[in-house]
Amino acid sequence: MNFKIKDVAIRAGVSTSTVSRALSQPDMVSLETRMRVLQVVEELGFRPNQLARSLRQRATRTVGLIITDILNLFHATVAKGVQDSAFRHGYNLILGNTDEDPGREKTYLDTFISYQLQGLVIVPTARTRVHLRSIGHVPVVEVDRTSGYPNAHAVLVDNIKGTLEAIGYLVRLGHRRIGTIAGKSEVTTGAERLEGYMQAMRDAELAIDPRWVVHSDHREDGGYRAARGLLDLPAGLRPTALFIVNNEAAAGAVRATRELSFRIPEDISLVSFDDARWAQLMDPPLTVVEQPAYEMGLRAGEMLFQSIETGGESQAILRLAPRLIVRGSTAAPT
Amino acid sequence: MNFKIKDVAIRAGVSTSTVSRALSQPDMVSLETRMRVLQVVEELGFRPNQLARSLRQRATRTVGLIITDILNLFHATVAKGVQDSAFRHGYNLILGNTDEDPGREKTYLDTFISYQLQGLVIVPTARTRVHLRSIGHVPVVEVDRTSGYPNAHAVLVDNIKGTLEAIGYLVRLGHRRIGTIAGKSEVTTGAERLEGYMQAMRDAELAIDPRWVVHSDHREDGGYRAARGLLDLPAGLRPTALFIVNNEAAAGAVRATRELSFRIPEDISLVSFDDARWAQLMDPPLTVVEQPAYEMGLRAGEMLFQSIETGGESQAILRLAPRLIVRGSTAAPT
DNA sequence: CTTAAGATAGCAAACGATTGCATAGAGGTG
DNA sequence: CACCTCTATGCAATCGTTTGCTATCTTAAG
Repeated sequence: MNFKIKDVAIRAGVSTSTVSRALSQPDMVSLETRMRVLQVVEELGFRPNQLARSLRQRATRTVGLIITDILNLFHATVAKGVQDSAFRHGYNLILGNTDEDPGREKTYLDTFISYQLQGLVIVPTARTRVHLRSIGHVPVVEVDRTSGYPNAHAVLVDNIKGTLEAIGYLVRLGHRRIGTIAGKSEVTTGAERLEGYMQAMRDAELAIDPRWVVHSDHREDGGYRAARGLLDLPAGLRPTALFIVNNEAAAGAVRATRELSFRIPEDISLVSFDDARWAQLMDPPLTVVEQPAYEMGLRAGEMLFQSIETGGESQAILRLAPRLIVRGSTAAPT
Repeated sequence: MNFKIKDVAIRAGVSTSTVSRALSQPDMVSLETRMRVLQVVEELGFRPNQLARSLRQRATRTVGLIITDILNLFHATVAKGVQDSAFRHGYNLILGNTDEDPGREKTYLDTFISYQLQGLVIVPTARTRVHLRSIGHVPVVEVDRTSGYPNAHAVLVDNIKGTLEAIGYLVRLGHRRIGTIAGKSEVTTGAERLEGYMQAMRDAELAIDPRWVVHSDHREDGGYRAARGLLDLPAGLRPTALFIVNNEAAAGAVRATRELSFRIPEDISLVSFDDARWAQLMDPPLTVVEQPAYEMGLRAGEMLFQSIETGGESQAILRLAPRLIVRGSTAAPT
């Protein structure tokens, strides 16, 4: 039994306009009637229907969040950041999880806009750029990767810098044969981290054997297969250190390393992007390039709400610095 | 520039009713006009405003999900299950993350119902029972824990059975002094797992030293402090095995164990509820009682949508079986 | 040819709020 | 007392759909 504003109005002996104003524009109503209205509202447990409100006001106070993998701690942390930001600003959050499936992303986008959401935070997939073209004037903030959609704001990490630091560290330890489990080059993080690797090797004047660069996806299985391939190389050719594109692939690589009985770091040094609980608890703990995931989500939210409220115009791109955390999985080659 | 149904109607030379029917009740419209309408819809890129639809139809095709900790893999996995179920049924999902804060839970519930959502999946906190009283007739499915709210359906795990298995296994290994890092007794999982512990000890005719039962929360820090306390007991009194209420607390316990240089499993055996990536990758890998988290989320979703669509009546409670996964962190006491 | 039954399509009233405009009364001023 | 200004309220239109009812037209049956 849901009450409507009319029920309140009748019971308080006023018009619906007055009830509405008593609730959302208190100054326009005399103290006396306001009290009376509020009392009735209280008694009835009246809660205004936001659908009707939103329809009339053309504002839903709802934004969408589309991520690619909610089970990946990095993404979950981003989601938490966005969620906290939304909560603070009094916005609701509709969630979509795409599993990197462009079709699913498209479906989410379509339903989201038909629900009139006012903004969108998205971790793009390969086809996002095309999909976004049809969403109209809704503000968009991309996180982690960019789609190339011209109107989107973005919160990214300086992937090249992070990779340079990681590889630079390996070089300083004395590694010469450094391989990488690269990601998909269609996503910007994959491309940039690979570029960072190339650049770092060039800076260190180290040759790159093409067999050291294995493309995979950003999933555990991809990392596992790539690592198997790399570790199967003959001893004299095999890299002594591996730079891995993200935490999931790294988990796969660790699994492969264990299965083939390679010791970390004696037989092979490992560095990956993204920190994770398991990376800290595994033995030895993993050296990683940590991304400020929570802050990225939070900043993405702030950007979005600012953009919604000021009708923000110019495209803003924020690049945060990642941080190399040295742990036990890296050592000088033997 | 968003088009309305009227724009389509004019351009197709029909009434808005016809457009509406052409889109959602094709049989009621002649083939010819339907084609014409669809063509105009296509040309204009018209997308019906779901707000208006929902208002008129009194159905939003949106449900809410409230979880306590999105960073906890168990909850993230549940969320993914619910999300997949929602996607399949064509429902949207609004997300709330409470961090176990009842106030925040209350806020989410209030806004969710004012947005007229049609159902709710929730991992309850200590005050959920009270909060749910004011939500009216909206179907609710509780996951993982129960609040005691009489109308809620629930998808739970058989905590007692899981705990009995875990402790039984420890007993068979020869452990006599078994301690537990218990959770909060206000949440049913905490209470049930503690009860399972008590019962298992009784079954094995083992005495319980009150110092072996340490109450904490379900967070990493709580687990850490509890473990410190237990490991600080004098050698002859100290448990040789620990049963830990969940994965987060277990992570804390592992940290404490490492800091105090206890060897696992030689100095102390560890079993916890919940599997996790780190539990598999740590050294030695952790013996756990695995919960079918994804399935729980999925089933919760199915229950909810069934209940929404059939106007479900009777309260259903589903208890899934957990599974003991023996790994390296448990061994006979030395 | 008349009539009944279907098939299509339109009119206008919902859904439940907000809000521009009009009005009534209170209070102030000369 | 006449006039003006303000404040507090109500009326009714509006947001963009859906849908019950009605009207028209076609077709088939008698």
